[in-house]
Amino acid sequence: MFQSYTIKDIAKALGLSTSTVSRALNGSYEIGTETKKLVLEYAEKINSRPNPIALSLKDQKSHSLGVVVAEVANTYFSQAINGIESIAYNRGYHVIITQTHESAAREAANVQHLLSRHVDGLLVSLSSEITDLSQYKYLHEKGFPIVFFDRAAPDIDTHKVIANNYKGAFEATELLINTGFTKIAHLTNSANLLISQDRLEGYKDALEKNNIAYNAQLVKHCNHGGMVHDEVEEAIKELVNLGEDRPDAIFVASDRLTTSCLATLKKLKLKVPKDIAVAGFTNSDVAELFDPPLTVVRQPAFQIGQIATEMLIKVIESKRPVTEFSTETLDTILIPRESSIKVK
Amino acid sequence: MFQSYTIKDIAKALGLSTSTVSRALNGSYEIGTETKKLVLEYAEKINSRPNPIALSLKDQKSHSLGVVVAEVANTYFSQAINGIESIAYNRGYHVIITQTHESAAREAANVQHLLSRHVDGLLVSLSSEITDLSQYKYLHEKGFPIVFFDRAAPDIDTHKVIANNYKGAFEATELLINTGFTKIAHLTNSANLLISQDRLEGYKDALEKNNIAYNAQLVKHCNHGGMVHDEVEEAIKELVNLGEDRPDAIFVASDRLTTSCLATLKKLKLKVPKDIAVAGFTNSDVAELFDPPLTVVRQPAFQIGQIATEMLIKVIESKRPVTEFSTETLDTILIPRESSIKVK
DNA sequence: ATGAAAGCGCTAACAC
DNA sequence: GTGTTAGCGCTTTCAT
Repeated sequence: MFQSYTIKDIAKALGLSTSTVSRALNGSYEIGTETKKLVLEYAEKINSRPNPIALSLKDQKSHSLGVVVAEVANTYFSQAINGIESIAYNRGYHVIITQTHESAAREAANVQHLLSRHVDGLLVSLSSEITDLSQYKYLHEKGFPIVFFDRAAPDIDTHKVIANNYKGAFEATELLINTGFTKIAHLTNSANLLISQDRLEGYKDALEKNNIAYNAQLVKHCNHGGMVHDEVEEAIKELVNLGEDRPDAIFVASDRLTTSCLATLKKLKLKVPKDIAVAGFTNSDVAELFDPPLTVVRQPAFQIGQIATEMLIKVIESKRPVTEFSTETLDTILIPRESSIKVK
Repeated sequence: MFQSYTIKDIAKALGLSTSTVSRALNGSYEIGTETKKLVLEYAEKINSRPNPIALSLKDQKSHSLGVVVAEVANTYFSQAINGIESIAYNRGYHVIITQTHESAAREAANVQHLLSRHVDGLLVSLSSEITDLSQYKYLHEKGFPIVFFDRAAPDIDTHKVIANNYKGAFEATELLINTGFTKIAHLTNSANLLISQDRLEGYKDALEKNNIAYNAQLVKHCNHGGMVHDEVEEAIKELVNLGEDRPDAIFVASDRLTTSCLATLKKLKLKVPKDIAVAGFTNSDVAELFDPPLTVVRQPAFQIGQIATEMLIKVIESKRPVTEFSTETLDTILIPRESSIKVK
């Protein structure tokens, strides 16, 4: 069962040469029907499977995909990985997952590690800390297949799969405005990230459309995306101490940050939505159970993972070098709940 | 950078044979200091890395570990995977993750898939549906390295890493009893699973110790571990319709089931803990934010993943066949919160 | 229609 | 101390 047979075994058993067996197994037309049937049946009987390692060595493809994410234990990424696995598995690829924990140094090391493992391509969601994209640029220029998902590199022209962050942010902000909030803070991830920039734009434009002046004091960046608790607490304290500019609502723009924000508000004994309303990006599937139930912007993480993987495999298996790249943008889902209602 | 050099390239460049280069790279003592230095420096300069695929083919080790879990997008498993990755990465192994979605058929297919990929060993957490363990038995008897974590196979004598489920359940149940609840229901996963049996035992013994009669009507099994919502709703409806036996508290014994249970209670407009108190196993890191904050039994998932991986690699790398196996049991952490307080 | 042999990158037994 | 060679499992020219 686990000690698999080789074509040599089959050849010997059947009195054939290994090449004949190989060809028969691969359905080559130049093998006699008799022989082919014989080989196929015997192979089936002993349940032989080609050794993927030998195949890899032969055709210089590892049939593995490298994945770079911030954290596996994050609702968004675990769902995306689920999508990645589902496609990869069916296409005969396996997936090597690495975590950056939002560190640029680890990210660089992970990419190196994946390359040394001879992955056929890379699925990357940038760490919040990264600024130097030369590693990716170099690889991409050399024709190495890379697909970015979620957190994409702005100035590398390759395939990308992202949520419509601008729209998601716009809608969430406008929901808060339409509910009657006027001083809306924006708590977001590192400004390095394109997703942060897009979400900030959506936020700004929603304000502008509704004739609310943009106030830079109300925008706070947490460069560790909610992983460092003090950073979040600091930001929120600054916000609530703004005196007459004190926000009546917060729009949070990152998964982990959203839950960290809630935890911090709770710690500071600020009631949501009475003292301050909250709406935020998160893919948590228990947001409904929160106190209060949380208004969320949800990303189609599973599909994003699937599409990114399909794109990557397509590039990998392309006969000729790929030079045309596209960006798939998927809509987010806004789910209004009590955390963003107006309490009189 | 990604187009790596081979020892042949080095040999040619330096006017040496491939074997000399190979030996130099591996620090063989029978190579002249001069030559060794020369090779090492050159290899460093061109940043050459041994091709892991060729190594795998050579010594019949893939340096990959197969993982079988129910779902990646589950707080417990994503944390465990995090632990698995952290060890595997440092030990030069990579990890292939497969998901059963609690299906026995998928589980069997996944194991086959992993074997055909020539993984060096298996890290398995059984699906709730599985009953036939012959596949694992066969492999284990053949000497194939398998370590079970969390959901272990009762009658296979191999390494296992589990939480102290009995104690965790006992403590949670006793917490409810000490708080003043007397009719405590138990909502649990498939009875197939050893973890379910252990948790049931802990529950029963806590009742017994406190002179509360065991009532079988109060125990409900959800065979899909909370993945199938109707199953949970059905069970809860039956519980609350028990008339005078209607429970005043529920102890839930599975991660997904705990959150499903809360969602169902909410849907049925039952207030926690007023109408019914709740305590449950879960590794969610946002249980504190729930309405009400949830009393949980938390498992050291990260460490469980780490220990299981260390054990597995040890077996894989053992010179002689391993015949002595151990079971590591880690304590759970009980975190009392408002969902289990008594409201008058 | 089938077989012999080379080669993918690496290691190790065997020369010298 | 260093080179030659075979072999891990497979595919693929090149013969026949």
